[in-house]
Amino acid sequence: MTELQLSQRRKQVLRIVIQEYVENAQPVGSQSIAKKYDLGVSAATIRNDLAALEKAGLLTHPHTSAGRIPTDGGYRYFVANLMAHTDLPSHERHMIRHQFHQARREIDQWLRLSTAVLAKASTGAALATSPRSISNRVKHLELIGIQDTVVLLVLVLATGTLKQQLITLEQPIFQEELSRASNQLNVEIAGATAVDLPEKLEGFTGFTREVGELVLNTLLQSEEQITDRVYRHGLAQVLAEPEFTDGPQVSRIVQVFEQRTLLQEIYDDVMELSDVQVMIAGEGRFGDMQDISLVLSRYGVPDRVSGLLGVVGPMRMPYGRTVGAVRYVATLLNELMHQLYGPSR
Amino acid sequence: MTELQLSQRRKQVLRIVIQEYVENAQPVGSQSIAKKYDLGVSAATIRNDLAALEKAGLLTHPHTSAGRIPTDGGYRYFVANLMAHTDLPSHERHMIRHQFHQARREIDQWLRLSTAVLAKASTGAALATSPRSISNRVKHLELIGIQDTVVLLVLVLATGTLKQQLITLEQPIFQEELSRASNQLNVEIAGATAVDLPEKLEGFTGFTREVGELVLNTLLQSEEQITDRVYRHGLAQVLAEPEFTDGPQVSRIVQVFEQRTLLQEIYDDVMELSDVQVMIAGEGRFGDMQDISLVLSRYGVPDRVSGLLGVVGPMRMPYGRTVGAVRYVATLLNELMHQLYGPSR
DNA sequence: GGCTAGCACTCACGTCACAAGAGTGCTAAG
DNA sequence: CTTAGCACTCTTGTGACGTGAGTGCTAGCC
Repeated sequence: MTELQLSQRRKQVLRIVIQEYVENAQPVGSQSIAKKYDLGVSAATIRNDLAALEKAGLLTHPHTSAGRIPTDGGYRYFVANLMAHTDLPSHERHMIRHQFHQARREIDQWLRLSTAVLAKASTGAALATSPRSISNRVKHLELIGIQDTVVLLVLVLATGTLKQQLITLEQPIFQEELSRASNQLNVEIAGATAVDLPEKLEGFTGFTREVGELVLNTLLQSEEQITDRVYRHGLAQVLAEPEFTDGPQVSRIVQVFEQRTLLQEIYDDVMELSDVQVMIAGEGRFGDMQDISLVLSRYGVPDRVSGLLGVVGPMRMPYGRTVGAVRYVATLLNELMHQLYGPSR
Repeated sequence: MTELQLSQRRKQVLRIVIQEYVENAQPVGSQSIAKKYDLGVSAATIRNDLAALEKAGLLTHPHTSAGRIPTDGGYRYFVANLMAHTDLPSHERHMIRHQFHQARREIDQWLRLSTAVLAKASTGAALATSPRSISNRVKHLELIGIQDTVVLLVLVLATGTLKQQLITLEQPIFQEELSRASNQLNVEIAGATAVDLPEKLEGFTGFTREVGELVLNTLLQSEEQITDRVYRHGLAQVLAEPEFTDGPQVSRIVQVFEQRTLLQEIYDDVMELSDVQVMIAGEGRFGDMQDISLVLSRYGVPDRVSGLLGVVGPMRMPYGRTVGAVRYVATLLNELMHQLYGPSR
């Protein structure tokens, strides 16, 4: 982004326009600014400022005789240069923290709670992905007969994640044989990563070998997929916003909210940066995200597990507050998961 | 429902009105019926029939000079007495079956696929709950140290479901001790239900006892909750229907779709009946479901596991087709789960 | 150069009247 | 019971019109 030089007052005017528009969803004109805020200048001056800001690409007006509304660029400038770094008020923080400490100690619970909290604290819809492990290790495996020819493979990874997989056999296998196979494998492959595993499997044949291959596949898969689960909360709330009254807009945001593929694409972007990231109208790189903004953050333990957490809402969004909320919840999750997974190796 | 006596032609007229309205979402008048369908009578006669059907509470018109549209009652009468029992066309059935056999043999996959298939085959949004076990038995448990003071309890139930639970300790416990505890417990509690378990635990003390209690809790919980997971698919599609252009309507259906509590409430109703159940505008018993219909079915293995599967959409819905689709997918799931869990005991 | 006042101009929005069209309800006759 | 005819109702679309908010521009002031 080209660094624009704006006079102090013009920045102030931009800030006011965004603030008012975010609040009221109505174009804001020079007179109402002059009346409500005492800038020490008249409406005509503000009119000039508005025109200048429009020329700079930060504002538009929907038609000649309407007030100004921010453009994508306007919001971006605001987020980058003008936004007050608002943390959530302390009583809200306490309440949220309390809720987390009350929940059962399970990642599933935490993420569900995270989306609920985020949706409540923002005006958007919250989403979170279950954490994905980075170069995961096998901790333990178990083979359990379910039916004569059906075996359940349970895989515990070093991060505490469970993976399950059903195996159907041609012929029945007794539990003793299953136990033997799993014991053999456990001795050999404990602590193995997807890289180590193939050579460790070389000694095995038959059923035991097959199971080993399955373990490998599962391991590889768990590193490829961003996640096997996406948590969502608060779509109804965001659909109540005035920008989502017409059809196309609704289907746009629902698609952004529902589609896994988009998250998959965005994932790498967000992972690179440590702080909360604001993505306004797709930043030109992602599909059809007119008038939709995302506020996203990574969470997890560096080098071990990480997931995605954030809010999707209209471009007209209280960015300060939303960023604060996402940041706080991400920090909390980091703490909790740190306790669980310990320091990064 | 009071069994109405309608002449053959009037039934025919009702059928036509519903069919046309479902297709075009537009009130249908006497003339268009007379022109398009050769009933052997004139528009005036049909007009009389329409008036009679309206008097019977099966039709209304939005204003004096508009055509007729079905009422809740009209749809109910249609579903109960007039609807052709349409199975899905065989090529669709084959395609769906194929997809299922291609998927990995995992309940999670199946349910995900089920909602995708259902959403595609209907005009609504599909949802499914993960199956809930009925009087479940413990098959196996495993204790795995994650951190010094963090232990993961993995519980395998007789139905093949996995449950996990993190345990935080005051003091570190070594893996050997964990193994000892889990071995002891495994010997004692294998095959136990929530009813048997308490007395079997009496001999234990300390950490082992604690773990046993946790197992009991988990078991109880898995029978109370309808499910720990709800699968959803196709909201965007149903929101594109013309009835969901205004705000309140949208928020209504999104709420029905998103809220777990509603499913919880409906669950018992659906469980009682074996066939697909159609619930039109909440049937007066459920909250704010104006203009929304549900087509639901139970799936699972009798006396062992069962879950809920179905479609939520506008009241103006092709019931024949939707019922066929839900029924077929439920049947498929039944088959698959039967293979997995075997015959009911 | 920056600020202000004044003024003409533009354009969405609400209202009203009006015509067209679809569909009904009723009556009287077959 | 069915049909034809006809008056009536009510939505929908269109164009005219006034209103008001807000702009853009120009000329003057500090």
